Amino acid sequence: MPELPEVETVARLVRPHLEGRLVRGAEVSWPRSLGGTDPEDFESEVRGRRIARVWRRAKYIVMDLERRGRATGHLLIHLRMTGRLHVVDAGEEPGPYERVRLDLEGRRALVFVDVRKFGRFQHVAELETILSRLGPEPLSEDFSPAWLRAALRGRRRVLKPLLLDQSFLAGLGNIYVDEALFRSGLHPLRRADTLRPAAVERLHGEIRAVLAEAIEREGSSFDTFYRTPEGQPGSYQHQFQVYGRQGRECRRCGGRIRKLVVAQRGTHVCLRCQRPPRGATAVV
DNA sequence: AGCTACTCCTGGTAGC
DNA sequence: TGCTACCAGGAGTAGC
Repeated sequence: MPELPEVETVARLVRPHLEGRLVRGAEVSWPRSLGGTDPEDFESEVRGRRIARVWRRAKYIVMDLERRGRATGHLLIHLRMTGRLHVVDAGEEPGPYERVRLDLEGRRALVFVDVRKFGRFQHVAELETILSRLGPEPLSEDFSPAWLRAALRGRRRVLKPLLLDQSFLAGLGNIYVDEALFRSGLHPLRRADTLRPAAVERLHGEIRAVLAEAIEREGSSFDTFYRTPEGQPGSYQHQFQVYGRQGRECRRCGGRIRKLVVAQRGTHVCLRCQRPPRGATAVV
């Protein structure tokens, strides 16, 4: 599912096709994708605007809009489970799952495709309301070992749901949390305030490493959903140590990868490499 | 504070 | 083969 590395890949690949382009109009085939804005209002907010800059914050793709060189709001796109962005020729017929289309100058179009309709393609006047709720970017300097040590101190929460909480740390999802915890040798049910400094250091490093490696491979594509805007799959799924590998051998110790449920999420662990805390149960 | 449950959705698949 | 039931899950929200 699109997490930070996939969203980063999408932003990088659509950027050169979008920055500097004028939006001529919009077609909305699934209004709820707009996140509550009336389609007519949406169109009047984007028509005649230029896409000045395309960037990423957490799992959001942000497009800054301008009119006559002055800032006039933003597109805020969240792919959730199955959202995709494509830049296509204006003449291309909409597929069955197309939800929003922006007509661009130069007979091009930006298309938002989303099978399960969880994604959002919103116009917002102000980014702060939404982005200020997010924790630090894991690949930025704000996310330092010292920050993580302080953030975990006194936290009684269980590690996995804490790392999935976007207001704690922004950008991780189910896959990369499982991978980072495995690489850190930490069980997902460990309580945050039980980690020794060395374990915090390791967790910090592995979160960064797994994200950086996944970006390098243009994200993970293990089903038909996530594709780059060029239609190519990413290749990080081949590097998975635990995610989706239940029943198979741990690449590190040869033990069997188990699947548990933690915080209502499928959770993949090697119980030899990730010692369960006392009282941990729920092995499926 | 921090947990669970529920909601939004639909394609794929397990089970019969 | 053809049907149904269930599963995947990011994030917001409600309720305890």
